[in-house]
Amino acid sequence: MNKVYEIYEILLNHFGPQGWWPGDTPLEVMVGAVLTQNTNWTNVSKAIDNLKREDLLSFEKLHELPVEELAVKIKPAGYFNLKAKRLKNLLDFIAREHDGSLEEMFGMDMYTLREEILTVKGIGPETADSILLYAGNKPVFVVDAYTHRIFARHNIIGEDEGYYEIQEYFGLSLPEDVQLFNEYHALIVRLGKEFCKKSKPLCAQCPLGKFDGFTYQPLELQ
DNA sequence: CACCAGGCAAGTA
DNA sequence: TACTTGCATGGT
Repeated sequence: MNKVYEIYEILLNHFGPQGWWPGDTPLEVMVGAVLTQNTNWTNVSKAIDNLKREDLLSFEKLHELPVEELAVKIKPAGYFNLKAKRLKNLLDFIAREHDGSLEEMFGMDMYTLREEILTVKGIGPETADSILLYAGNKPVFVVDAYTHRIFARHNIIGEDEGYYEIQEYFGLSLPEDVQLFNEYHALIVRLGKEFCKKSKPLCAQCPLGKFDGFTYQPLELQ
């Protein structure tokens, strides 16, 4: 009946728990959420290691660090000038509106906080939701490019569905559970990386083949 | 060599 | 409103 939940069970059974989000503190998770925009996690990890090695991964240290110096530290994550500004915008916002306290910030109502975070330049829907879910333990479903691609290819959602439409669909299909949302998004990314790449889908070996026998055909081959 | 990775904002028509 | 482009490193 509920395809969304059935697929979750298949993925969890196939891959096992993914242990997201890698990061020891909410601050580290939040930093990672910005750095991983359009970027492979292995590169983000190098950038975060740089910050850790120099003991810069605290709110005060990061907030005080000039944006030009921050850019140098996060270079391996790519888009480093852009991301340094975005991180700075976010840190300035938290210092200004929440006295530099993530704990205080995450004590807010989830929907109000989401609206606030989205006003920060450089924080879009996916980054905001990743921060809320993985750093703040709030029950928001994170939609990403894989979610869109996988579920559109299985004709569960439309190819032209937007972020909020997809998010609403998942919200209506699943119990509001932080751990479930956490695990499901991580499983979708795992599935996407291994079996549902843009131009190289591996449908024959995909665990969702057991779900509906679906095999994706690129449009030009149909 | 080409292509892509856990996006977003600004510019164009 | 609906595309397109800049941002940039590193893995496959």
